[in-house]
Amino acid sequence: MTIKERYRRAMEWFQTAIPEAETELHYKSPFQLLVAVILSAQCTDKRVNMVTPPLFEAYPTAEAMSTASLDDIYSYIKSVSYPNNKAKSLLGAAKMLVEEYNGEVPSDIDSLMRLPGVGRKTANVMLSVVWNKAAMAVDTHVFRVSERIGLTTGSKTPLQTEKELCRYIPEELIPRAHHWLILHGRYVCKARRPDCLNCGLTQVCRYYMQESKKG
DNA sequence: AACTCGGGGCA
DNA sequence: TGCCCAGAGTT
Repeated sequence: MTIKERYRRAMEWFQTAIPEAETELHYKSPFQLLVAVILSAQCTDKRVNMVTPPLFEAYPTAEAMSTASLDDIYSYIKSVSYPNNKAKSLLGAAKMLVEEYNGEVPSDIDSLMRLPGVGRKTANVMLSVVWNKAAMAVDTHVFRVSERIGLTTGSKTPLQTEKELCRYIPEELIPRAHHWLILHGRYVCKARRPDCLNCGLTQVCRYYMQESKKG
């Protein structure tokens, strides 16, 4: 099966199979999404969802957060923060937003990646979710699913995966494909014990083929 | 590009 | 208990 055929089948699935589920789309502002995504790194969504309501009540905007003290921010996110780093990232990002971007979240990748706590993945999430741009944020879900169903072939780094996916997926479908890959990876094509019975892509899936052989 | 970081989830 | 995780930051 050619790579284009694999993509064609995946695209068909993308159109029909978005599951009903909580997504990053449930955010009140770009700033609050940014904070949530920064906190999400190395941490489960559940725990992030525990701390964000009180955090956003205290600091609903970049401006509000930028004037807070490190300790105050830290007190809100203790349970999802490693010693010292995330409160610093949040405060630093809030300050940079206020000082350099008029309190708004910028919409280009270079500006986003200058923010503390924001790497390539987080920056691409913002571009994709907030501005619907043709950005592919490669996290482990996207990486794993793409490898299994053959959209990538042995990509070694997230950046290589990102480039390969963007090469074959039509620009206007990239935000949807991104959304789909993440949800599919989270709820169906899980790292351990994936729900292959609920997946429409078993015909193109290397993982499924392997498991089938095992019996 | 490879390494570090470090609490949580899971076997 | 020990292994792996998921990203950002560092070298």
